[in-house]
Amino acid sequence: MARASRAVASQHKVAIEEASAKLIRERGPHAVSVAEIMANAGLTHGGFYGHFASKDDLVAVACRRAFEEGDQRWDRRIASADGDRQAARRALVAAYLTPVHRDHAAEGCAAAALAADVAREDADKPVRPVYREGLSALIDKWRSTAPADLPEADARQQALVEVSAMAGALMLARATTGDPLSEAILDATRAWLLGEDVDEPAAEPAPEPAAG
Amino acid sequence: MARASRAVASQHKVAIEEASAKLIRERGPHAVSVAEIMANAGLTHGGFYGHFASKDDLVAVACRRAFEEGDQRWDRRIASADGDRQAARRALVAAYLTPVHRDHAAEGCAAAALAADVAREDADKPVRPVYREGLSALIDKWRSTAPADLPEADARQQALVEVSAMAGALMLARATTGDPLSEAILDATRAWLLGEDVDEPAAEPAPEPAAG
DNA sequence: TGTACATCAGTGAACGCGCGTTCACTGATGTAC
DNA sequence: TGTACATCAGTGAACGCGCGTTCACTGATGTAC
Repeated sequence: MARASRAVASQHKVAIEEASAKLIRERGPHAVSVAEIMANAGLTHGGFYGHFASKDDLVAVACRRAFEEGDQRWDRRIASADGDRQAARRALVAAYLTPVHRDHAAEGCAAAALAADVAREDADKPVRPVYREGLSALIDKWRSTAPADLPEADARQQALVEVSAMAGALMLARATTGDPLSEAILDATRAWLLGEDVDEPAAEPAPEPAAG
Repeated sequence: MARASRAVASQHKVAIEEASAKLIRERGPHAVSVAEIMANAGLTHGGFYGHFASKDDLVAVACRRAFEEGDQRWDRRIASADGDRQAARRALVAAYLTPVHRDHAAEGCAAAALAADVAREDADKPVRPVYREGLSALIDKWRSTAPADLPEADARQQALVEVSAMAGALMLARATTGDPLSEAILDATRAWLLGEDVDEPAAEPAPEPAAG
């Protein structure tokens, strides 16, 4: 493959972004090499710099893509609830706080998967503003599922706490996978968000296999 | 320094553990080299393997030490409350959910600092059980500050949710440092835990400079 | 539509670098007498 | 307590390896006529 057409080259760029959006969520930006990302996109590593200025540049683009994937998944779940905000919240939480989501970070929530990596990046790295915008949009979307009669300020505070609890529970559950504590964290946080007792079964399975 | 006495060698081992307990919380185990840890302990890198079998081995020991540091800090704050559980909770939260703690991960909560790193370690790495035990002890300690009349099962569920929210808020705040969203996350979660309005000033400053 | 040629997407070897780990060596420490 | 010597904590060079990035090259694509 000496030269690809512009259309094909553009597909290649998308494939690189998609591969890295998955890989960096699963293993972290620094544990994934440019060569590995390119191989996952079906290419060799040398062509990378024809598409991106640097690895840092790609990481920022991949982070944006990861947030957008999650945003669209949430949109679909909310749309399925057909205007019922409580049902939308139940569907989102049921998908978010599960072992499936815990075990598949590559397809999961970018805010939880990348928080520690972004926190350790220098302030001038391009991924930082991308993460901030993605998290901000996620919080706004979650807030939109709060009861309509809740005062705006209260809804905002509540959304910040609930998103912290959801992402925190997922991250702690991931760090304790294999121990009953992991499921206990997910179950307790889900029950709290939905106002259930912990012993009750979870809501109906999510319509999509990938969680988050 | 060709050979140190046994007493000095033992001090060196402690220095290596202390340096790594700080460095891995701040930057993550994989972003800190053995040479850097040894330099921080005042030694050269070659002597490392006289003290530890491998870097993975040290990371596990350093994780345990990081959790123990936090546990002792919590014990001191709880003791200062002199039996008043609500006052103990207020002191712990006031120290945990602050920009100071957010900006000094090296001296902060191990559960929040290392969650993502531990989550990505293989199941057979020695750091995993150490993290699980540390987090479990932290949750139990937090539970011990719940109102005495709360049923045991409720207190357990509540502790899981509250620790998830605290650690989650800290991690999300770290990823958004430099943006007002970061402080908003800390403030909202602190207000929720303490039953305050967000606009109220935080509780009195913590007696110790290092947070968590 | 055909032809001639410039463009450039992708390849794979190579770069300098830092990593975890090993090892021959040094010389003060610890011990046997 | 003194002496002789074995031990071993720490040093620093070296190992193989994988990293991000560069670059000369290839040959199909895109374009000018």
